[in-house]
Amino acid sequence: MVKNPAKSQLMFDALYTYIENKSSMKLSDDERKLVEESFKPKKLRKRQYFLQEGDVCKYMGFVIKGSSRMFSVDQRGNEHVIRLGLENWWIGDYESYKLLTPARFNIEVLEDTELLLVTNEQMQQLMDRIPAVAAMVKAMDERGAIATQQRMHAAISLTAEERYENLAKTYPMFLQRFPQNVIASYLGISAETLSRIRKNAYQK
Amino acid sequence: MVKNPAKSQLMFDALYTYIENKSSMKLSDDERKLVEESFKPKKLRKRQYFLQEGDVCKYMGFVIKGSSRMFSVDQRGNEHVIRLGLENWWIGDYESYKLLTPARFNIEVLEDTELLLVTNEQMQQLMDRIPAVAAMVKAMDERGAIATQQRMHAAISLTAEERYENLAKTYPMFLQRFPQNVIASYLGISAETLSRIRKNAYQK
DNA sequence: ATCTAATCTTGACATTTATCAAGACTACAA
DNA sequence: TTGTAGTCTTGATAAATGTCAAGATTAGAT
Repeated sequence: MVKNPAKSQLMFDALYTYIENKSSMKLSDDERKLVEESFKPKKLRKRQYFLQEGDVCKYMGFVIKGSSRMFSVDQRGNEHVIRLGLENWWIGDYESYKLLTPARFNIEVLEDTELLLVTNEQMQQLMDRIPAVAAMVKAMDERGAIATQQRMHAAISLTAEERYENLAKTYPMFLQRFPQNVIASYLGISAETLSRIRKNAYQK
Repeated sequence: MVKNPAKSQLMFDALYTYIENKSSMKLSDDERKLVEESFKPKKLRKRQYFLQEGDVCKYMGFVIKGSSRMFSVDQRGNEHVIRLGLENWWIGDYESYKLLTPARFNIEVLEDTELLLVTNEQMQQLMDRIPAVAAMVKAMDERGAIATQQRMHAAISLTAEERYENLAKTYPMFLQRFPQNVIASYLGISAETLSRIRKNAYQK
């Protein structure tokens, strides 16, 4: 199934490194093998969808390369970006993945993207069998909880301009990698308002 | 130290029930004893602070009885409610608790409140020794991640009126237990705007 | 029961942000 | 290189929400 074993190996190396870093533990060769057997490589071309609203999100994807946005579409047809994804991040609708409910969100990749996919059951097995994976998931959950609390705080407490400055400080790479209309949606403002905020900031 | 053993026992019963429900596991008598030795009962009177900005949040508190709000104060002196707490919820600044950094938030109880306190280290030990506690924490983390994603979505995607209706559906008890100015702050709007939204909704 | 402080409502007005429309700029495919 | 679609900027205007101030209502304390 894997067309290019050499390249695929590089993809897994990125995942091993990630697990070892997040867990502060080493993976044995056997454990690496287990991981490799559980994750499925997947490529998506620019503009393709990783997930469509209404489908069940069967997989979480570990991003080897590429960028993506998770968004909802409201009644008026406006899109709202909930999350952005880059290399070494996970993408997926967590609620749908965990509960196997229809996803509320769409996930579209914005550049050609390489992923490693894993189901919830596979992940549970890996956590049971590999301490480093269990530790990684725990560390991720903690970081995730902290990050969302911070973002919640920003969303409620800050003005649009402050939210932009906050983003520029916290995730400067976002401004490099994502077009402005996507950033605007992530901040919960219109593209025009962001354009004006940037103009103001520049003049200061 | 405990002034009223009989009453204190009732407090722990609430916690045991909570752990058993969340984990879908039973606690043995020995395990209950371990839990009881780790948690410290605490009472706060209306308006007292559980945590003040700048202090380290040494404890997470499991709420037996009472209500609380976690909020930040911005440069202009405006308060922003990040989280609300009721019976059978946990309160605390998770970031400060985990990383032992100064808290960004204040937590004030709005009614006379009874809590059970636990430090991060104690919690880690309990998780290591009691499978039900480990399972409870995992279940809580998952629920928490899902709930925050939903709230994030609401904050970014919905209008003020839609956010209020969403809250009324999701947490109707909030509207019973918290004054409107607190609810308004939780929704990220002014008390006046919430008052007008309610007037509108009533007229429909 | 009365007083006081807190909460809630309402109106007038200010500010922020969205919306719509047009044109400028950019990137990429043919 | 040119054309085309996507992106970004700018202006005019509309809509949503905030701010301030005053009065009404409610809850608690004495």
